Amino acid sequence: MSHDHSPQRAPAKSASVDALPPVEQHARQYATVRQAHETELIEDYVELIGDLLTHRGEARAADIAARMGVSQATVSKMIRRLNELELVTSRPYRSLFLTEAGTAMAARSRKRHDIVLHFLRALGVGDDAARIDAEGMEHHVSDETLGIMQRFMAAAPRQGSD
Amino acid sequence: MSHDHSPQRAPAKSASVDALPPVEQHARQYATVRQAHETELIEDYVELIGDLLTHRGEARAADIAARMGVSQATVSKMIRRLNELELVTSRPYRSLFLTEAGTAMAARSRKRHDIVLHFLRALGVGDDAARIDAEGMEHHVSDETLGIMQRFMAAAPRQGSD
DNA sequence: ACACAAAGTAAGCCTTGGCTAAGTTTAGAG
DNA sequence: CTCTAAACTTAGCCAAGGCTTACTTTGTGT
Repeated sequence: MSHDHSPQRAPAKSASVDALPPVEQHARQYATVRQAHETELIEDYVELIGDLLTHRGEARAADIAARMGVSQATVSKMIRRLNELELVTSRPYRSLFLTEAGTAMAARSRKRHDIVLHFLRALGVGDDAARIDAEGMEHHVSDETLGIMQRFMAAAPRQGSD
Repeated sequence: MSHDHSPQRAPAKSASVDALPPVEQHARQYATVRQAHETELIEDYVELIGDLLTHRGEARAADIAARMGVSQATVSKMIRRLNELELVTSRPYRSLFLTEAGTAMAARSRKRHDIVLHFLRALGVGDDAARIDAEGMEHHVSDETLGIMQRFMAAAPRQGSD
């Protein structure tokens, strides 16, 4: 807001950001980001597990490790956490399954991810960059923005689906 | 990646997301995100310090703590890190200054941040959401996407502002 | 001039999410 | 049936980024 049309404005280029936000608002912004960080990794794991179940029929720790690019030990530890959070069920040395909560989280993440990825591609971003950006961005996009992205794609004519 | 002629392909509806990416590519995506995470906080601090210097004339730990929404002790520890990274210079109990490298990083971050924020607003995202989303997204947007956002804004008529 | 509040620092604790190294279980080849 | 490789787990290490509590420094008000 406050887009003012004064004839001569100092640096003129970027009107909206040249003042610092009020302290509490600023702090809330960072707090929101910090909070997102805490759930990010969890969501990534759950989403990946869901994808593996869908596309491979099972989710094994070795696959997760390979796809996440981390050691099996790291995955093993993470699975324990996911278990405690009741997002997956697992028996030792067996592949995993998502709980109901896990399934819901996977679906939610998958959807956000897809919207962001498709949006970037609709915008004209190349495949590689779009994938990487989507992976990083998906946890930081509000529902409001997500909705706008969807509307944008509905309106957008092109982006040729290859 | 535009077209894949492998013999068996899942239903071609929304072609881009229904198959898992190759393992190495997938791993690289996550690695990129992990990497971004490591620098994110650093960039946020440096950007904020730059903003405080610009808008307040000085950057004191107490202000940083208030704006980041963390304790002074946390800021103090962080400043030590920034010092080690030669991004800021500081004398005990005095306010800080950015080194050349710090100044450059602040400018880069500020610019990314502004582009993302303005882009979101141009898309029609409300101010509060746009600020929060921009704060989270800025570290995960590739140069390619950033360029496209700029072009988009140059082409787009201003949406809901004023 | 000095006391005292505000600002800053230091020490020590916790949790996360990586890692390696070493041990256990599973499953498949011979 | 046995042996071995791959899959998995466990233990223990590390760094980062929070926190609190306790201390020091700075600078201001009377």
